[in-house]
Amino acid sequence: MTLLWPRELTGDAVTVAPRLLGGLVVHRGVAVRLTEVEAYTGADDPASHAYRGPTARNAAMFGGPGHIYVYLSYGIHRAANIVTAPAGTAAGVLLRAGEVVGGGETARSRRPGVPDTRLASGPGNLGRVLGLGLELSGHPFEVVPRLGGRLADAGPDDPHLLFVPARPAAAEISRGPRVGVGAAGDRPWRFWITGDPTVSKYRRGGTGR
DNA sequence: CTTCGGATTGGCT
DNA sequence: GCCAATCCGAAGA
Repeated sequence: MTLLWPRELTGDAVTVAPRLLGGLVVHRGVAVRLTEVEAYTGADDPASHAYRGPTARNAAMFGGPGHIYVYLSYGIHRAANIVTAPAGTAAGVLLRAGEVVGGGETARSRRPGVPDTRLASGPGNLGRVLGLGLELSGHPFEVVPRLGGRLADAGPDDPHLLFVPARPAAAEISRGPRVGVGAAGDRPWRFWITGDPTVSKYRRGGTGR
């Protein structure tokens, strides 16, 4: 069963970001429960890839809510956003960290020697564990109410992109400045599950303030 | 065309 | 705390 992209996960990225926490992202045989996310908007956000308008690279950010935007970070890592803005406008939520809750064997094979709590800690690591590729950018998430047997059926090569929404308790959510961004780095648009061991280590950006 | 540096990470001082 | 890895968009000559 597939649902429409939820209304409460559509619109302003700063509002939507904390609501994504606890949700499951599933791809290529691995399921990750989101524990840390970061909001990016468009023309008003100097740190956003969409700041200067649409380009070939960021086109997916303008593709409408429930789509994925994957980009190459530092020439090495693949990082993913969930797009929240209506088609034609840009806003997205960067998936910064999560807990591997399914497909552990596959996840560990993609990051050998890494402790379980660190498997998807950081946007690049999360992308690696899920086996994300740039060709995925612009594709829609399939929303399913429960994971059910979907993961068991899926092998490490299953290209389906699934999202299972959750209902995080507001009391368990912390908020702070974004990680590693220069411009507008002080905007408190990073959200994480308080005390969760899979949350990435904070690093200050270069030219913030 | 050339140069600069980033929504990162892991390793080393 | 510092730095290299490695690609590409943006900006400058």
